Amino acid sequence: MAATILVVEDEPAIQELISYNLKQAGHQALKADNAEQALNLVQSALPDLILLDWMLPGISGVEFARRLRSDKRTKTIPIIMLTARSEEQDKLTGLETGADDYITKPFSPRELNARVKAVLRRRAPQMTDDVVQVGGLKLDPASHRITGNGQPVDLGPTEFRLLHFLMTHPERVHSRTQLLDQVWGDHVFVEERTVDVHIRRLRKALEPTALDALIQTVRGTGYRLSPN
Amino acid sequence: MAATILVVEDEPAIQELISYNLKQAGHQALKADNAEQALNLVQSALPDLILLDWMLPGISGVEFARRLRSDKRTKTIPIIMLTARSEEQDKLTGLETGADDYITKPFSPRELNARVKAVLRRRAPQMTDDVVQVGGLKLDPASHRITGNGQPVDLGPTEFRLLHFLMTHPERVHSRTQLLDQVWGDHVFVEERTVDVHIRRLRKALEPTALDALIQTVRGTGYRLSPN
DNA sequence: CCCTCGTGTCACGGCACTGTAATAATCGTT
DNA sequence: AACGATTATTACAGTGCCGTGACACGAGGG
Repeated sequence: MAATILVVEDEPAIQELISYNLKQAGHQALKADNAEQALNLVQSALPDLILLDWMLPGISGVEFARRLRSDKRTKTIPIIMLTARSEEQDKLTGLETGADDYITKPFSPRELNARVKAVLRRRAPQMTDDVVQVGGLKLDPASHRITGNGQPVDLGPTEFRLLHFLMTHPERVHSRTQLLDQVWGDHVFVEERTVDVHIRRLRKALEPTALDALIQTVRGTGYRLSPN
Repeated sequence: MAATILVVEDEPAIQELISYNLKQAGHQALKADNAEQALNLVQSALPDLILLDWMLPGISGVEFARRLRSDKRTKTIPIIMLTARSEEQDKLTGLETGADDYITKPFSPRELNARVKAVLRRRAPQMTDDVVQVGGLKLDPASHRITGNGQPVDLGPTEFRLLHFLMTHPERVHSRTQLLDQVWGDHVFVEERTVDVHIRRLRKALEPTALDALIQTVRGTGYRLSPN
């Protein structure tokens, strides 16, 4: 868990309710009353997920979602739409604009949490605290522990996040740029070559368990984690 | 267990039944016939949990819940709603106001106790009076006593709560923010680094028993309690 | 009134971590 | 085999995080 979630909702009571529940679930909640305010927030820091009311004063939720989807920087952010029951027929339209899921009001905190978790699991598995296991490697985000073939492995913060991301997206080549975006964050200015160094450090830390072979170099493209 | 529970219910028979059962289960029961009376009680002493009838004369249960949620001092108190079967369709609305759980009348004492226990455990496991034991450490909330490998350990109030929380959530990294929310309360404004100092004091107090090793630092993330 | 205890904040210092550059090694291509 | 391009590896200096001791403040109690 522990994702940053932006709540865009004009009704204060519901907004408060939602952020309260998110906080209880261990997330950090950003709040916005309307689309303009939300856009500003998104400028400065990208949230991991956006809860978006369908009906908003000024720019509507749909329109806001469309804009997010058209901007390269924000197009991959998962969106959950909030809609009133009476607008149920608009569900399809909502999903068409690229929402990942929708919730109809009134909803229970349990449902909210379940859907948030589900979407995060699908779109940003490295944000959840599910235990990940690949090959002989096991990583537990909650306890922040890693074992390779049963032996404990210890990593610095960056290597930890890097490995976590790779393990949640295995069998897939990631360019250095992608890794920088996903592991370092999108507002960071860092040389691409730096990724090499951290890959190196990660491999070195895994050497004692012979699991460094999981991290493969794809020349001209990037890196991949694979049990083969 | 041994929580202080406020029962807000206008029907005397049901109120009596509930408080009797709560007392049987070892809790202390406060009684209120209506929301106004309940608000007064809450002013003087915060209960650990509130059982709230949906239908109340005067201020309704929903409205009362909303007020509790809007006040900083009371927003974290768990609420269980009581509703008649016929009001079942309002469940969602009930949960929307931030209730933690829901019981439909008529209910069995067993169900009541189970839900109360579940909510208390979910919301604040460190609120219960169960003796906690991790590694060679034993903490007894009821007698407010701690022993490390048999030897008594004494702590200040804050260190006690901190240790209690850590022991009830072991094998898990907690950020300074999470610890502040959980141990200090989310209405307090305190520097994050203050957590370090209390961790230090806690470690120092545990040193004589060599159990200070249980409290581990996870650089860049927070602290963890673990028997390893 | 003073003393003690508990608490929160600060400042200093050490050290782990990070990013970069320089150099060595490797790969693919001709 | 040789060359350019790409990646591996190492070293190093700067940075930021954390541990630690000191201190001020306030609440209670003697």
